[in-house]
Amino acid sequence: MDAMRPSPHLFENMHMAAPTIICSSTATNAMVSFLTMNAVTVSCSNRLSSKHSASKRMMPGRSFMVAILTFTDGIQHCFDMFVALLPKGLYSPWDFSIWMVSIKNAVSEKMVGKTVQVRGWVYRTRSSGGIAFVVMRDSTGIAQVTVKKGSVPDEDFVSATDNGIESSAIVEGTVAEDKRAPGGYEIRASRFILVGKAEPFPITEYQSTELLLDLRHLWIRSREQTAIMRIKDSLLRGARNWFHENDYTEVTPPIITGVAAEDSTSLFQIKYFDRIAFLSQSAQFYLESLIFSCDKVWALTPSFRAEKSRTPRHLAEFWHLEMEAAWLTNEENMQVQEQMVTAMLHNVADECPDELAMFKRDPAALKKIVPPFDRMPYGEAMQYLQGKGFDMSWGDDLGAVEERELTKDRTIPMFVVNYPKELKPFYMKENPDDPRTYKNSDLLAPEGFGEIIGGSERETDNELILERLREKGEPLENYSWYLDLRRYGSVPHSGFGLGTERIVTWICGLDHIRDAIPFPRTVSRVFP
RNA sequence: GCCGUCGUAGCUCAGUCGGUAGAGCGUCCGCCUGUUAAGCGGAAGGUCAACGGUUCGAACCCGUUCGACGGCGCCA
Repeated sequence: MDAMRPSPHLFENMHMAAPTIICSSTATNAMVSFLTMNAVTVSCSNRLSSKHSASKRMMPGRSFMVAILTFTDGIQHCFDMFVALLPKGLYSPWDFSIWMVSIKNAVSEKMVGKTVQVRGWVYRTRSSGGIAFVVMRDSTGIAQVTVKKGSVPDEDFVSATDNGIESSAIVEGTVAEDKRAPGGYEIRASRFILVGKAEPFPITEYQSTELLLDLRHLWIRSREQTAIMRIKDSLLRGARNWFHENDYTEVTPPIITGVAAEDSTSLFQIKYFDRIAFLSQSAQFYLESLIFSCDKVWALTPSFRAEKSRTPRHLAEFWHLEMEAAWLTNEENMQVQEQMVTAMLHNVADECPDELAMFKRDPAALKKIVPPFDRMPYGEAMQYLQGKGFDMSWGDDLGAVEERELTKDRTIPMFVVNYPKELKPFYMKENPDDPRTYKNSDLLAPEGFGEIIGGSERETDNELILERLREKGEPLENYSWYLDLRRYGSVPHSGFGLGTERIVTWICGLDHIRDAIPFPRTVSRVFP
């Protein structure tokens, strides 16, 4: 059984207590219970190690990838029991005689000369009679696996040469430094076990937008799409952490609703039992209700817009990050926005330098984005654009072209504040310094990108709200509960909504917002 | 809602003046023990988006429909 015991010096630079057992598996409830009962500490050895505490990821039923299990005592006994708990049929005894590592960890200096096992998918295959070069990928990276005839069982050599792109496989081999290998390291295989042989993969090196959208469920395996998802994950964690640290309560507003938050935007209608309801286009009204108990709230929910938009900035379904707080002025609202956005950007700069590099985005440059952001009144923006030759006057909206002009030479986001009332929805608070305008702001991302946040102080005077609703011909009964909020202990309050996919699109420099979400919903796309 | 572009092999595309279908990649078969989007030899693979019209003859010209993509507006 000594062969099954990992050599203790392998992870010596990872500050792990010896003895350790390394395995890769999917955690089952039984396994997690076992680990807990035996006071086993668990750490992840892949890229998650520095960013996530293993305890958070080891909740019952959650999966984990590569774990280092440090048993407090009785290692062999624990190991045997642990193996007995593993899902049947997935593991053969030799699975545990070598080091199961992520591909990124496998092809590295510290593993040279070590025998490793990696699991992943075939990225590319080249074979030449007696030798095959199989580039494998997993969630952490890619590595060339060299498979020589005679160095592996015959059936393994067949597997290495006769598979398709995206076949899944388990590879065992020795890590070697080799200048001829992409990246400088390769795995010289002693086993190559095909787990799931892939049919000819429909995505080849020539790809059209249309094909990639039709095969979205397969295209999201690409390295670029994977990096985008990681960046989105990191940006959202940055926001969530910021809200938590600043005493905001995360709340869960409804998705099905009976009222339009912004009259101008069309809603998706759904059949709701024996009547009609709508998919929410904003949680704002519900968040406004919740500030009376929670004071400062935020939510991340899908929002739906039935506009037949055909632009690189719009989705029919997007993830809306919204915040609302009592006693908050619009100036304070903007301070929240610039601090939260900064937290998002700094978090992704810390967590995702490799992913950002794929999009030529410099983490150090993101770190230079700090509050305060410029605040430019609408009137001033108008004058600036007129000076640039734009033929427009007071009351004209800032469209994509105008926002591009305002931000193209900037590296830090900017606010445009106090828009004319006719351009914005009824619930905003009148600006006492210029009653033609509201106390509102749009946050424009730099580099010509444009709007990522819209926010405002909210109107608290029901008479003014009713007047505006009547002007727009809105059925007042839809707003009865919203008006109630002003009847029982109304307070000044403000909030905003951020388009999650918009900030991802900006940070990654994407051509189109649909790549900022795994399964984009647009006017022409609901499949896959 | 408005403006524009495009539908030819599994994929990316070419197809001249209207004369009956081409390439590369992929796939399949064979060769090759250091490939880097490997290479070499061979093979299979098409209702030219659909429908209608003009013509002796249509992938090509005309019309309609469908689908997709690009831009504007709406917004986040």
